[in-house]
Amino acid sequence: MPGEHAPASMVVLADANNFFASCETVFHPELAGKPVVVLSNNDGCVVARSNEAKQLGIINGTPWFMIREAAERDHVIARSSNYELYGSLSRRMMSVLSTFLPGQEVYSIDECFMRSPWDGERTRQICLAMRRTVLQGIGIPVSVGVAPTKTLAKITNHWAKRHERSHGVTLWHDLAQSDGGAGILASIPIEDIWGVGRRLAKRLRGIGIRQAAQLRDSDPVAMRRRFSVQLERTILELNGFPCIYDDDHAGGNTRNTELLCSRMFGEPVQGEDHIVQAVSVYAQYACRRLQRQHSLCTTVSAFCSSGNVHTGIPSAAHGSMTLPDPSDDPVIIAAAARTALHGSIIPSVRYARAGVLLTGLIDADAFHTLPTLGANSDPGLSSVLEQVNRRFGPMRVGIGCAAGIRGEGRASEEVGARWAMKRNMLSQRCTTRWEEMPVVHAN
DNA sequence: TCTGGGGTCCTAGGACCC
DNA sequence: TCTGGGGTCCTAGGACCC
Repeated sequence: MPGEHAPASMVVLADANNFFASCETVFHPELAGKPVVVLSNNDGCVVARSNEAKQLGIINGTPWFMIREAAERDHVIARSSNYELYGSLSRRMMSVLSTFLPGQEVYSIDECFMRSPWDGERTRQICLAMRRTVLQGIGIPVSVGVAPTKTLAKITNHWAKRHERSHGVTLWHDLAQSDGGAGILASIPIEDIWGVGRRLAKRLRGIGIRQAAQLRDSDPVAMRRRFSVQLERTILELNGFPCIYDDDHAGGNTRNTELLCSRMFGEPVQGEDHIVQAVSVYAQYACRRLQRQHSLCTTVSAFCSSGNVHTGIPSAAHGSMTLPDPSDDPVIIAAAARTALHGSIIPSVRYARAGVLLTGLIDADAFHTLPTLGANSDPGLSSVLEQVNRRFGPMRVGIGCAAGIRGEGRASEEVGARWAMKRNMLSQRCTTRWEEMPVVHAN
């Protein structure tokens, strides 16, 4: 496989700055220059911050309730996470980026790898133009790192974000000779390396490896034996030998191998009825994603658990069902999820979250059966659901919604059940909902 | 009172087979 | 008392990522 990749080309990593916070600013320019934080579902904890919020010392992952008072004193603006908006802006951004360089591999909602077949200077000019275009056309600032390997591109990108003079674009070549020739790796702690998490960093420090340069200079074979094959790859990548590949980025559309839909409840709930409702709804969300990627699943798992240890004895229930035939039918899959949990829910427990996991995913085209031998649901019901959802929007009707869980909220696709998520500071979904489109006034 | 959600890859160990 | 060698497949759990 390595042979298939052109060795001469450089890895280009484009990564949006403070992506969620930047998205909130696109349609609310008055937020620019102000401290903005974006909160996780249920407005639980901070998941993104503008530069100004970072300067106030707000750390990612901090529970909102713990810093709320201080943040409000500092005039921090908080938003519930609006994934519909972020997803939409992400698709636009990726689309623009892909017109500048080949080999795009969308790595996450806010970053993608690309390849440049050009030399350093030409690559730099292309990346500067790419950055300007995205900023002007989408309104999102991105930083770009260019390096021989993905691991080094991550480091280079990180540097570009922090140093104004780079104008958002940095080449590994520029950094390799810094610090009097020792290179920038001598000043980077190991936990800042892509692929080295907290646990591994602790173990590495235990054997005296503290900086990236020390890891780069360690023996990859010995480290593989002692730790893992991933760490060996990281070491090789730090030395400039690419060995982390994306297997199937052809078309940029990779398929998931499993799909999970899980949520914390807005408030803990008790009793099988509520859990079954939630699990039915999550199963339908998961099915939409399954159908979108044109897959069928073979196994359906469902789980629920009580949350906070302080509010009761921790308790969890889970179960799974193998389907008689691979399916993407919400009727079948929601029923399987309910069956998987049936009997294991304890009536006295207050559950805080639940979820549905679809595994054993296969390509829908790879599975054929005669219509009469297919899965034993009423085909009419599924197709009616599909047609209604297509015409009137997702989740207007659905399974498990009969028990009065359609709420009053503005969001048509959200259920109004007691257990539904809290998102009290949600911005408008300007790019995906007609009724939430921004209005511009000209004087 | 209140701490997210959705993934991937790798490894070890068990079941099973010849 | 002694108890092969090698392989595959599956699953659970750890670790990491954004």
